[in-house]
Amino acid sequence: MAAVDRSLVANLPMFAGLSPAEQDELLREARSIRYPKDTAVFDQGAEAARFFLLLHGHLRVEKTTSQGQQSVVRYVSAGELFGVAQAMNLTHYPATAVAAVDSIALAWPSSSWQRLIVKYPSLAASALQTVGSRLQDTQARVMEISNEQVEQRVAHALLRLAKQAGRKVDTGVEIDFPISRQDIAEMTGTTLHTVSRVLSAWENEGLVEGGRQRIILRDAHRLHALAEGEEAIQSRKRSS
Amino acid sequence: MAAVDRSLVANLPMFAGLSPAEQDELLREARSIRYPKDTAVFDQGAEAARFFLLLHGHLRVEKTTSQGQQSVVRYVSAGELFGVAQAMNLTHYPATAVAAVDSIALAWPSSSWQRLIVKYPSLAASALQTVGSRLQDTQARVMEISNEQVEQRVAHALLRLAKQAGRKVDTGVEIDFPISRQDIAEMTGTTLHTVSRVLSAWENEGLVEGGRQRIILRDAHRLHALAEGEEAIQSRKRSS
DNA sequence: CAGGGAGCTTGAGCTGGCGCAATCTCCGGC
DNA sequence: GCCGGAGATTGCGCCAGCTCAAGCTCCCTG
Repeated sequence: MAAVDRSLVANLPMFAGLSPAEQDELLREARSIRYPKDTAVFDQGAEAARFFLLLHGHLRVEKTTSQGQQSVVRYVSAGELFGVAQAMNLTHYPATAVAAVDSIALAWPSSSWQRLIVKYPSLAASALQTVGSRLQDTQARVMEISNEQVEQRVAHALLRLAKQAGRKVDTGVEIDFPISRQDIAEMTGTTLHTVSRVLSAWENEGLVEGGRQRIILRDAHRLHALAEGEEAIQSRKRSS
Repeated sequence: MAAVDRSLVANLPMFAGLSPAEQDELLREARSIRYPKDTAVFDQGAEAARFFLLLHGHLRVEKTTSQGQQSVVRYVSAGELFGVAQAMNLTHYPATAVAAVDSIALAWPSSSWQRLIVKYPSLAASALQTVGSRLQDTQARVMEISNEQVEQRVAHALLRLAKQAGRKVDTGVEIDFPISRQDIAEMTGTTLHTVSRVLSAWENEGLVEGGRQRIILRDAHRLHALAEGEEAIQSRKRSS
């Protein structure tokens, strides 16, 4: 239960409205926990005993249906609140969160939630915004999956990932954590095979550059055009 | 600006934690507005000037992409909070809300939101829960659209509608507002044509009973089986 | 440094459901 | 009571993307 230094979190929106003393007090109630790559922070269906703030790393949040089909709901990056099931009156986590890389999170007991939001109203506001923007994202995904072709959806997904967790490298922007074709398929509602084909094609055109669980966007601009449906698609069709 | 009687709203969860005097005060700040069928309560992209509580009727919430594709995001029933864009820090409404039948809503100015949640914390909790359960629903929809066949998705959609706005009639449960095949298509990420075919087939099997903008579920149990993928599908295939 | 396995690629064939188009039916307005 | 139009139905052809299947490559482990 390492003590957490205020400087790690002071400039997160969640802590913005609070005095240093208040920040310290909030942090005193939290535990800092390390999650090695591929370990679960919590499991779908488990009792929602805690809520979290990711300090470092990246998590993959996935959901499995009763029939066993899995989808990647989203990725969590450092600074984000997550596992706030309790705030929405859920007693159990609706999804599983797995560390995509070695990660560190602050954990508060869910039972403190009620008390904390009364004492620190900015916490409620933060949660509302977190959940709100997550809702926006999810609705955007519904529209994408219903209305767009696979290529566009994959392009959108990559651009979103790059925005959220992109790291500049010499040939473009690399997604800053290991992500498999399977993961992308589960984000876009398609299959591993189709994603692989799409990325191969893009690689030939110099749009992206890939590898085992690695993706680098080389031409975000053209990808964006693709995502919006401005069919630069023709070129490839002819070249085949 | 009709005065609103407390009795209309007193047993909604949103008002549950408040004293009658507080309820009255909250209501004093609201206007009650009538929306005839097919009129918009607010439009996607418009400035989020107010937030609402639906007192009576049903609204269809729809979203249009920049490319002009439309989806039905959800239906709002009486008692629900909606248009709380401001609470999630959006300055503009992300979707359009249209009265599916003649409806009545309470409207508060968005500018009051901050003040009101400080004064009535249960309002924030309510909003958080509203948004939270909406997020759950939307995520469930993503999983359905990605993993299920059209038939299952339509079955799920009908069952959800019936649960939310079902009215018992002698032959089964009728959805309590006009809803077209097109609307269902836009909820399930498919086309008018496919929905029509599915419903026709089901009608022949006695599962549902339809009409112009009307749907009655005659056999919710078998529909549920269908939705869960327990293929009673075979029977129809053979009989064709 | 060899062996195994996870992740990826690629081919071939099939099909669910979409696009298009024609027709029908019912409701509301005049 | 008739007409117009929105909503619904249905047939047909097609293709994007899925399924099934095989093989490859790189990384990690021992």
